[in-house]
Amino acid sequence: MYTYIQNVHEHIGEEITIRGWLYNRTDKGKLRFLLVRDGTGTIQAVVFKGNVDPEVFEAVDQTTQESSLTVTGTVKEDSRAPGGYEMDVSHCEIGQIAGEYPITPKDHGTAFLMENRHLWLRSSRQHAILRIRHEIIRAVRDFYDNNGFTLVDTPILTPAACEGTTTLFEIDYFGEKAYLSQSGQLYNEAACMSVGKTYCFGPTFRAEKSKTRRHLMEFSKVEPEVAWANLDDIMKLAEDFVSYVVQRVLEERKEELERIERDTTPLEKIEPPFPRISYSEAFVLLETEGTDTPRGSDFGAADETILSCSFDKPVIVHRYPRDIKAFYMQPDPEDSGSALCMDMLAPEGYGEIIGGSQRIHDVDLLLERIREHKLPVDAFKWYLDLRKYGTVPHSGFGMGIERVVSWICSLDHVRETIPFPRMLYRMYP
RNA sequence: UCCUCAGUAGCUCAAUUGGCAGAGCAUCCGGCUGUUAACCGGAGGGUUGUAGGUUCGAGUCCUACCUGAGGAGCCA
Repeated sequence: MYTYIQNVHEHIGEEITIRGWLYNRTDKGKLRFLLVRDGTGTIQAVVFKGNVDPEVFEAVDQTTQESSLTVTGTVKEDSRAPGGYEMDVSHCEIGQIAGEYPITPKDHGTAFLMENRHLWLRSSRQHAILRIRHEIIRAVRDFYDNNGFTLVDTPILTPAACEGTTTLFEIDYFGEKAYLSQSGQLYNEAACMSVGKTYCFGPTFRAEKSKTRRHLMEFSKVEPEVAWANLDDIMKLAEDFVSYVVQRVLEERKEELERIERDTTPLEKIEPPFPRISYSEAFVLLETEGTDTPRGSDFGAADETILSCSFDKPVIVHRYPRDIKAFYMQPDPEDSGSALCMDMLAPEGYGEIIGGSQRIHDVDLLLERIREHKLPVDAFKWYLDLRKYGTVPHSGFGMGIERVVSWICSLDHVRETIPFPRMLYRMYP
């Protein structure tokens, strides 16, 4: 019988056996302090020379960082042990003595850690981030599953661009050009006409040569799409959704947030309603801060940071100029120069996490926009069909998981939010 | 794609004006019964990113290239 480290507190006074890896070891005379991790936690195992067979003590002496081992001993509470519990070791079996491990408990540079990402994942901080990421993904699924949404998967291999603007990864599809999906939205629109409320959740690809703390070539996106919903409806959905996700992480991953030293007080404020400002109102604010960005163009990175830091909750910016937005966005009936769209900017300077809109439901207007953007009408035949057969207003948005993880964990860079980041100039490991 | 900065031991970094290539950690050996990134003593470990140039002499100055980091634009 083996015990997981997370359960040792249920076995005080009992002899248990754990299996894991040596995280760190310190020696003191006839004592060996083994810090052992097993994926569920870490515990200090104390080996006293007089308590074990001489050959066992000698074997323990040979262990290096990340050596695999099976440790048997009695659990006791001890204030001197990290975590409050430790094991008095009676026996220890070595699985493998690890070779010289590259990642030591000392400082390392970013390039070195990325080169060793497959090993870096074992570090306490990276382990905590992986667990928080998982909780965020679980919360995302639970939110939609519990609110009447049907998961409808959208394809990763696609024949055409969803938004003509961004760069796509092109691949050979039996002699035809295909692209890795940059959004499931168009397919979501088809799905929501079947199930009413749908969402897709999966990897998304962008071949943009972006080299910033907020960009990856491959990232996870969750995209809900709701039939009959207007812009206001999805702004409400977005704030309920983001609040739910944040509160779930606060409840379920307290220990991990503590381990990465995340100050949770800003997160505790994340509940509806969120501030909502129009693009024009946002510009009034930016101009008082002295922005150089001309009205009518999209916000620059500095502008986004200003807006993001101006509120202690995520801020929703809506009704951007039509010209800088995608072809499928419904024009504002009160101002045809604006689109019924919205972006949500996370606080603390993290910036855009959500982008969404009400979609054009009139077939003639949509056709006009496709032509205006010089997109191939043939490729959008099926998309136009959605407006021919019982069209209804509908809206949706997309949320980038990595940016949310980055914000909730208060990270410097999205590369730590995903196990194996695909970045400009780095696809190893 | 553009701008800025950086490449010295396995890792993190020193090296004065251009003048003997150095430390901590890691590794190996020895010591210690309460360590928390332990400590103490000892040892091994180098084509200073690559190619060329200036100089009596280059880690240091110049040129090109390579690699990486930070940022911009674009976006989630």
